[in-house]
Amino acid sequence: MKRIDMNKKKKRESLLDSAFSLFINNGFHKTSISDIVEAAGVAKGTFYLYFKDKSDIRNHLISHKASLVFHNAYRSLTDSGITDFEEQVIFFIDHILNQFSEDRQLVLLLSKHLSWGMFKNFLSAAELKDSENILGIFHNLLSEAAYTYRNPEVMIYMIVELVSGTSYNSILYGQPLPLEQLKPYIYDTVRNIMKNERVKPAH
Amino acid sequence: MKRIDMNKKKKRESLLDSAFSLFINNGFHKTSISDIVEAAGVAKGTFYLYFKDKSDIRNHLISHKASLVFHNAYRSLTDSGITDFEEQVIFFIDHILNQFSEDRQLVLLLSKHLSWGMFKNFLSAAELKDSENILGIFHNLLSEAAYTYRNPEVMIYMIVELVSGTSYNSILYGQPLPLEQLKPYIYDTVRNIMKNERVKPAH
Amino acid sequence: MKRIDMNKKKKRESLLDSAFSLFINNGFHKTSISDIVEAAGVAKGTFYLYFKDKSDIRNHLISHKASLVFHNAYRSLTDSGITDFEEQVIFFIDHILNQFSEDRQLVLLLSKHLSWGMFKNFLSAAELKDSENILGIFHNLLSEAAYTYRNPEVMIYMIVELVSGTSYNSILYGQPLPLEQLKPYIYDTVRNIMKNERVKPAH
Amino acid sequence: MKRIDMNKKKKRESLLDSAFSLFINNGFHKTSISDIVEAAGVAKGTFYLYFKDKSDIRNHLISHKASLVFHNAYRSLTDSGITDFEEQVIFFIDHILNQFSEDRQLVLLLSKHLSWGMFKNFLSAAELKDSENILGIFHNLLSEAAYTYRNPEVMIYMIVELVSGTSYNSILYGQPLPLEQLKPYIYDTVRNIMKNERVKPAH
DNA sequence: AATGAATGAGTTTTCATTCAT
DNA sequence: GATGAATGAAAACTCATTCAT
Repeated sequence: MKRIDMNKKKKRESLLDSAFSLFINNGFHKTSISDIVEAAGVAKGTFYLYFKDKSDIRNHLISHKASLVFHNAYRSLTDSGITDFEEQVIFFIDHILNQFSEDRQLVLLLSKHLSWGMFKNFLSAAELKDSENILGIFHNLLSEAAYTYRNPEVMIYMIVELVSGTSYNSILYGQPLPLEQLKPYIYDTVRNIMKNERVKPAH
Repeated sequence: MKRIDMNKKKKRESLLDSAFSLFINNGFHKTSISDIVEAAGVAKGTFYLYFKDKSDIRNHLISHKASLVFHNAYRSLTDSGITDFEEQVIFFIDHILNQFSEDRQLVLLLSKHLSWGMFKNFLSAAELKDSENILGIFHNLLSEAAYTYRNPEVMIYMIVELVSGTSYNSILYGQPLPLEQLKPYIYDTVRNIMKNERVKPAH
Repeated sequence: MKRIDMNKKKKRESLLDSAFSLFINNGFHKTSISDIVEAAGVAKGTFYLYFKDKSDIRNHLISHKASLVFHNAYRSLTDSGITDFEEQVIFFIDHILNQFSEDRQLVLLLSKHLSWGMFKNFLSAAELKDSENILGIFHNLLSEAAYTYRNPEVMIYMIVELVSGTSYNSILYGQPLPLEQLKPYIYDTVRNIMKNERVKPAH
Repeated sequence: MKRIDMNKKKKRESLLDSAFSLFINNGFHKTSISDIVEAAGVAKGTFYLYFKDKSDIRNHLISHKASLVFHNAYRSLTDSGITDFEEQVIFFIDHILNQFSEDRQLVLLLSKHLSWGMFKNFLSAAELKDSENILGIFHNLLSEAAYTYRNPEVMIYMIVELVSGTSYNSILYGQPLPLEQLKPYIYDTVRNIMKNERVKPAH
């Protein structure tokens, strides 16, 4: 990569880093583009060389950070050697929640976007390759599962909303319980949802 | 109530109505105080006689609208004569979801706020009397229940997050299923959560 | 008029005066709204209470200044007692050119707009009452004229374009002749145009 | 011409062509240098190798396009064999108006600049050789004319302003008459101006 | 209590111009 | 000659808030 391209990438990442930090600390709406460029140490016009507007840089941030989280979880899952589908789901969730609890800023950034709508519309298209696409992964795992399920899409929908909804307050405020104490309740419920949605053994 | 108080109340309600409609149609951040006062037909300064700022009027709106929803659900529940705790919970949820599906604007206003955090911090303090406080109601019902539960607060937390998370997309976009088709899945899961959290028969 | 309305009118006129002076001295495109409000001694937001944008204030200026010029010329014409149509036209033109040569700033403001298109589309609608509308005046005078003309609209069109085109350089730069020396040529030509377009005596 | 000069000329002309098209379609002030270089397919810095700024390229465009128009008209005039001065003037005007009515973009570009000031200050210096200089041509023709005229410079001034002023709206908007219908009025008037300015037969 | 004119800091966005490569 | 990333001044416009009436 040429020197100038290195520099370009550096500027872009400097903007992304600054925006991330400001969005987290002050909130999206209270962060101005002036704030971002000042923190990044670049001129105001430079922002517009890399991003269309404030929403654009947020979307890039979200898809970038989310893709990292899922990529990590998926790699660990592959390494883990777990073969049972339902245990794979639990492992995957656990890995993501652990990443979140170690980086609460991630939760703040992704919180309102980590919903089924994001998986469906956003992640599928954006920065993830097909094999890393969260729904694609899910369907791959599903095809190897020991059971078939009443409505897998609804099942994952309920799991996603339950997990993202319950983990948010727990990680950020320890309410109603700290994450480690809440996990057993969540995982019990997730297991129950899957068990309950089983139709019959596959094959 | 004196004539002047009537007038005062009228202005306040006009502001609330206008703000509601504008928040719903244009979004909170794209609605200015100028927009609100213009729609309400009052002068700009008048806004500040009744509300501190834009967030203040939103909070009043949310607590007001939410209190109506819960009040309706609770009254119907009382009228229903249902005595079994778990069926009371289902009835209560169903009543609220029906109100939401008949008034999608309510969902748009309350969506991001209809979470356990709202019940805990917001509703308990705001406009609801003690007997109408959602958590108070819940504990009253619970004390008459046939079972005791492992951790009732965590249980209601999971139910609230599951129901609010899953119903949002369903009501607004019919995704991944229209509400009426999604309900069986939700209620099954809610029943399972409660069943699974039972510790022993009370008494 | 109330004190507050006086004040409003004063602010508006202060903005118009400042804009006029800046447009003349620096040109429309090199004048910013910041310049205007600073010169007028009002806050930036105040500008937008009175005018939509920079073009808006320019249009108000043009129509205001033009209406003054025509109003003056028409009043003098009425006072003059001249009855012959062709002499009325000459008198009217002469009066306007005299106003311009005494206030070259007016020429700078109106120059590119003092065309037949302006009479047709702009002045007719804007600030002039019907009886002061330039085309209305023209047709009134025409109806009393001793002759009818081949195509009065084309005739006035040619006169307007000839007079406005030739007077501009003459007034501003004395080229190719100072106005007073150019006038005989212009008036000769205008008289010739009218004479040439005569069809027959009216009645 | 060397290959590199070809290339250089090509870039310059590409910039001129792009600027012409953008000025016509979007207007001078709404066209940015970025727009021009993008349309021309060259880098931003390249613009400044050929032109000083936006006004500079416009001036080059105007003088270039205008010189083409006059050159064409003059060549045709020479070919026509017309010897009478006043008919030469009419022929020359007619040829130019025909070019304009076949290329309305030319009118848009030249409109506000096709005035006597342009002939005097601009064209005489710029791209036209002496024998193609419009005023030079005029004086050459004049020296062969059958009459002398009161003030030939004022005469041409009036003709130029009359013709350019009246043709603009007619060509672009068909107002107050389409060009072909307006021409008789214009040419009548031009002939009258010349006839009226005759002093005596030459020689 | 009610008004609404006035404020001016703050925001987004554009764009001519430079200069290291 | 050619490039195009970077600049940052400057532009238009918004809007929550105040306060004299």
